[in-house]
Amino acid sequence: MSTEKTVSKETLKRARRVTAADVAKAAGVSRSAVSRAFTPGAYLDSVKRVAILATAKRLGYRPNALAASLQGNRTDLVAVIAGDMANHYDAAFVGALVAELNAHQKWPLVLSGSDELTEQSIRSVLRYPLDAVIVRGGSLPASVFQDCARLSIPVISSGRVVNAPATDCVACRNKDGAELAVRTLLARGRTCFGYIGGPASWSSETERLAGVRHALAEAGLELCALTQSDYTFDGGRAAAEAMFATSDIDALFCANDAMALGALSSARNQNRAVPDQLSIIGFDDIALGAWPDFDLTTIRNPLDKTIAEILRLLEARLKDPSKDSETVMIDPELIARGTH
Amino acid sequence: MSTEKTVSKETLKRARRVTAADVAKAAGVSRSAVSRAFTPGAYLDSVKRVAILATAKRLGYRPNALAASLQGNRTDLVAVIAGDMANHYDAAFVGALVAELNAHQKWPLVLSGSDELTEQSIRSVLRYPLDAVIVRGGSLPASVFQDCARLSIPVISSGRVVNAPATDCVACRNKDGAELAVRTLLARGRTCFGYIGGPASWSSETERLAGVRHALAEAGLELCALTQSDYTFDGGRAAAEAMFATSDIDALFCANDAMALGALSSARNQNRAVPDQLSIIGFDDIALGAWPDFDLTTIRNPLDKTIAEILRLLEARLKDPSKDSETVMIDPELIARGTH
DNA sequence: GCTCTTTCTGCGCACGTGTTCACATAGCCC
DNA sequence: GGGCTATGTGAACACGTGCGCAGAAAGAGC
Repeated sequence: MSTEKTVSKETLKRARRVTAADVAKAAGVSRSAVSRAFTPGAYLDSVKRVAILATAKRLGYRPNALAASLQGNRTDLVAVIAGDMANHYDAAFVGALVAELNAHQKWPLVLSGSDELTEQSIRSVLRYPLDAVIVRGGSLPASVFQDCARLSIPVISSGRVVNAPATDCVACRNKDGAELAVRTLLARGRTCFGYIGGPASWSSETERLAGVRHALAEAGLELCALTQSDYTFDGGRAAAEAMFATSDIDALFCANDAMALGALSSARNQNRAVPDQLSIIGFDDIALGAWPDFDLTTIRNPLDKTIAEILRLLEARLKDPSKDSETVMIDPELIARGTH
Repeated sequence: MSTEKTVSKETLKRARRVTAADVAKAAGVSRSAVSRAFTPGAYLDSVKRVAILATAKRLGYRPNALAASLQGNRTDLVAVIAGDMANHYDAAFVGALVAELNAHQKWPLVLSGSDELTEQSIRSVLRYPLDAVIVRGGSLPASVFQDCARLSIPVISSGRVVNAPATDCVACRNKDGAELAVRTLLARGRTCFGYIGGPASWSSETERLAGVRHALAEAGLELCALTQSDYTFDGGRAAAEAMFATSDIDALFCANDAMALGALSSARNQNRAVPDQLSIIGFDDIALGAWPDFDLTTIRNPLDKTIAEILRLLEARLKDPSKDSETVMIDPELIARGTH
């Protein structure tokens, strides 16, 4: 009984890693010397250092980053709470962010999946001593931010402004972007506006809708049609189809590109001429929209700038963990193509 | 009194994590008791356990997973070497894999970026005691697999069969898939075949090309046109354009969907009727291909099955680290839509 | 010769955790 | 009461690393 228990436990354990002590024994030096060999600038006879490094290479030794971090060093681990990776913009965002973090020698622990699952995952991942947590949009419960604060793990929120200690934010001026889209359509002479939004729980959604309403009100107009969908191509297509059936809009603004492409698909399917009869503008500027088959006019949510700011904020926060929280707003831009 | 002073000094100097010792002091118990409170099944007075857990929650304590792993426990960290996340299939793959790993309480350290950068990143990440490394396609140097073996970190290779110790593989029968595509087109009565492949360094590429050649040879045919491109929409579009200019093909097979969609775009642009005049078949089955605007016939590279196998292999390997290497081949399927 | 600086080296601590070990307390049966 | 089991408890250790400390060796200047 007890032997069985021991055996199963042993197989559960990892195979043992080569340690500095192993290298020291093999090279006939002290363990300290091995440690020094891997520490630039440490006092160590150059001949000895070369010999130790050679032995280390032969044995396949690498300093255990986790053990090193125990002493208070950085772990260089960063949790990335991804949004919905099925969404093209979020996928591109995470891909670019991961590449950029790698370039900065930071290692992203990526979390994805359904909302409840992700929240549970976050709790688990917080057991690791992370250098920071980067959150992408979404609607995370405030308790998560509290937990991070209590563990003194800095948070960088992207796509949503959060007021919490040691929490920096990068967000797009969603209201401005929506107004830009509406004004572009107004200048085109459009008068009957439709809007397909996303889930109302997202803060970006309320901002974009507010921008739409504000710009229209300035022109003495109101929305002709309003639907709430799910940020997907299919959702946008279905929403547009329903909208076309009930109201005769000549301008359609969608809260993201995927829905705009769905709407464009629906319009073509119903032989509504775009842009002659109907203008469509999306939001985000995903790569797909630039394909000649779509040539979608859109409001760019600048991905590169956002990620550059995230990394700047990350470096600044790591340099001075007690610095004041900072919020950076990113200006959207009109990308004029063929659908408006 | 003096302890308070020390604590505040330390928090000023560096944000320190709450430890089990802190909780023990606050709850008036030994550190061992705190540890036991978080260990299911350990002998501990139930009243005491509740009190300790309450104190822990109040202080925001979580056991440090890294310190725990130092004793030989699993880290639950898994490196994921992503391919090119700009590629829709790879992006979907990584997204689904991450979600599935999360559901299994494994935390993926994702690496992405250019090949050289990624290789350098791998070396850095190997300093962490990983439970496993999952590699997605690509052409990684053999030395990386050696390094993993020497660190006794199991490897799971997806999209490419690698012969190395403690390395399991999941791969698509690329040759079968290509033959399936060609035979489908032959059955359609096509005779002049074009093929747009990917980078020749990828093993999947040589397999797919071999399948194309083999199926054509069986029918007494040879390729009419052959180009090598870069797996992107733009690359496929340009390659198709050049191909259309030089040869009069009536069937086009592309090594992935993105290039097939580019080719479809080019065909439409040149008023080549698809599928009446020209058949196009892609490979992968990305979500995009199912959009009614494309309705692309393709060879599915089953993503769900592949990921399910990866997780099965991962669990099996962790259960028995010394088990024999295993290679699982996945059968591709024809997804017949409107372009063939 | 002596002192001072520079370079080099090994010992030992600290990091935060899970677990073992020895010991203590209580409850029970003869 | 004596012997036993079941349960509860704190001290001590091991994990692998970086670094501080003290001491040794080697020059350099007088």
